[in-house]
Amino acid sequence: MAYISEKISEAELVVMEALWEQSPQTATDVADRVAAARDWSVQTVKTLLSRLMSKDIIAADQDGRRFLYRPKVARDDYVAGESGRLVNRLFGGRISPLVAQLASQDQLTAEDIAELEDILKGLKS
Amino acid sequence: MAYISEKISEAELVVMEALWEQSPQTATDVADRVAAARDWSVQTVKTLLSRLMSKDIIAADQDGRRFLYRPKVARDDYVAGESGRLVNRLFGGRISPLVAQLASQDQLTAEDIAELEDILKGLKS
DNA sequence: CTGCGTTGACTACGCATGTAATCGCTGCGA
DNA sequence: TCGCAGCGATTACATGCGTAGTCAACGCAG
Repeated sequence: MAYISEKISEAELVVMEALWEQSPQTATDVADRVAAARDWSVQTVKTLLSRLMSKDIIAADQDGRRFLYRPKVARDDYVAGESGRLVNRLFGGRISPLVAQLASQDQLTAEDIAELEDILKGLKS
Repeated sequence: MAYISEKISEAELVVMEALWEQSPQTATDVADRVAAARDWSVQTVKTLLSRLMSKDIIAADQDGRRFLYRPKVARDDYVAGESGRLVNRLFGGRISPLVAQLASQDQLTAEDIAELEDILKGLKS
């Protein structure tokens, strides 16, 4: 299940978000979608796509004379990996200090708190 | 209070951990402490120290002919920044999906759950 | 007083990243 | 049929990072 072998860089991640949002897409489609977030040239996006290809994080199927790109890695898997990595790096693998941290910074809304309670309730059963 | 202006790289973070653990320390002290985690030469550690200096993340006080290094940024502040950044990048600023994510990966121990409940209880009052 | 070890400073160098221009191919419109 | 628009591939280049060697200064042992 979905190894994230190579590292996804910041810029590459923007491209991935576009692909996760919708796939498959042609390079130009991706570029258009990415343009909303970042003012990059089409070339830049294509380079990032080809780097993601060599890292084996996305795949492409030929469609006539162009390619349709699609993620090989699910967003959830990536996100899980990154979250786990952060929690390990900064909190010794424990998640409650993270929540405590965010709480002490007033980064938790009332809605967050309610949702967290729901999650916990679900976990205990 | 406590801006993290520049980015701390992976290798630099290892040095920071050593400094947060104990400070102030001389370059050699830091190198020794770091040796536990990474097999680096003293030179490497010194380079990282000097990069952290130029990034204004640590400071040094002269002590005879050597320097005593100390963090200028508290670990908590750094950790808060990174956590916030991750939550923003991957979860649109909402933290409950992060917890849900980790929960679904079975990364939450019973102890974590209990602690989270305590935190939430504290927040509601 | 002289040599040696320790210390910070400077230099190095290959790889990743961010950003993009250019090239060669090919199918479509005139 | 012929040129152009669009495609992927190749190449480029500045910056940052990981890792380390070397240098110049200085203080202590003999």
